[in-house]
Amino acid sequence: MTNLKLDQQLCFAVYSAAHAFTRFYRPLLGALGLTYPQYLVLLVLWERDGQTVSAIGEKLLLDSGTLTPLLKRMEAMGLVTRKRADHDERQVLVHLLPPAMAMKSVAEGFPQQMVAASSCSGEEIDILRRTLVGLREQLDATTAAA
Amino acid sequence: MTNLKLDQQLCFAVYSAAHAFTRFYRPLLGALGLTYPQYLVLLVLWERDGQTVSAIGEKLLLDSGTLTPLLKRMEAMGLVTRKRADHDERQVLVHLLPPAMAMKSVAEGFPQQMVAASSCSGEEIDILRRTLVGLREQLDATTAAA
DNA sequence: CACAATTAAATTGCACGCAATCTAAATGCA
DNA sequence: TGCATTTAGATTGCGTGCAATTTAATTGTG
Repeated sequence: MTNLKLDQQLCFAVYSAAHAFTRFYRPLLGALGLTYPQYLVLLVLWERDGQTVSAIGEKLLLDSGTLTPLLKRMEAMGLVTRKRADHDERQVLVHLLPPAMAMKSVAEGFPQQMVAASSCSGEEIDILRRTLVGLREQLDATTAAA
Repeated sequence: MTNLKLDQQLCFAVYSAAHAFTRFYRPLLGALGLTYPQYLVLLVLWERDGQTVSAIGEKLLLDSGTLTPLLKRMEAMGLVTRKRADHDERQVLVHLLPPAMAMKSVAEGFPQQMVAASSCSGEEIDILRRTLVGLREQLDATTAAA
């Protein structure tokens, strides 16, 4: 007797759903030359331009080991600038460049396309989203306590 | 007006929950010397030993580009064997070795620990799991159709 | 039977994630 | 002020994921 069947694992359901999202977004983002994590960075900067690497990392739950090379690639693509803050040279401020700002209007259509593909109502999606955020917080609280 | 706020994105809720799971499992699996994807391979093989690379890949939604090096690492660790099938030399059969079999009894405790950490009832978790599987199937159906 | 088409893995190349470590700047406290 | 501590990013190393290509074995068809 075991409770280890793959199909019964919530962790695998989340893991595979996350990959399904990146598969779904790949053609949409590929048209903009973006990867999914790069898109997440733009979501953060579209809300407020000119944030530090660590501020971006707190929102996305990513560290500098992931963000530094990712932001350098976005800089090389002409999407953002990276410059040291005047008042604190340890910090690096990330600002959007016009091409990245222009992408926002294209991205406006993505959520609606996701809803259509999901065959879920907006309410169902909202409940699911809240449930997942709560689960993540619970798991991280336990992980941090260990 | 925009619907692009990070906190409103279902995709990010799923993405970050998936990372929270790997963070949660890391100390548990680390004691066994396993990564999370390697653990998934064991879940598949514990259900049925001696599967091909593509059979494993179908269940986990991973391709040979991911699985071949992963399985080679597991082979190097003495967890599995990889040998060409007699009846079809294109296929590679993966079999568990005793150390990997012994890990199953340790892993039996993981789901319960996850439930405890999640602060969710078994029923809530089951509903969430089913919802995510359905979402994944809908997304993949749309992605494949494009 | 010959040979094109298909199939299963493996390989290559690139972009994450993240632990561990390093560097440089800012802070705090004697 | 002097110097240890802390903090922000960068770097290194390793293990995924996945697209694209390659290799080798099998299948299908004339």
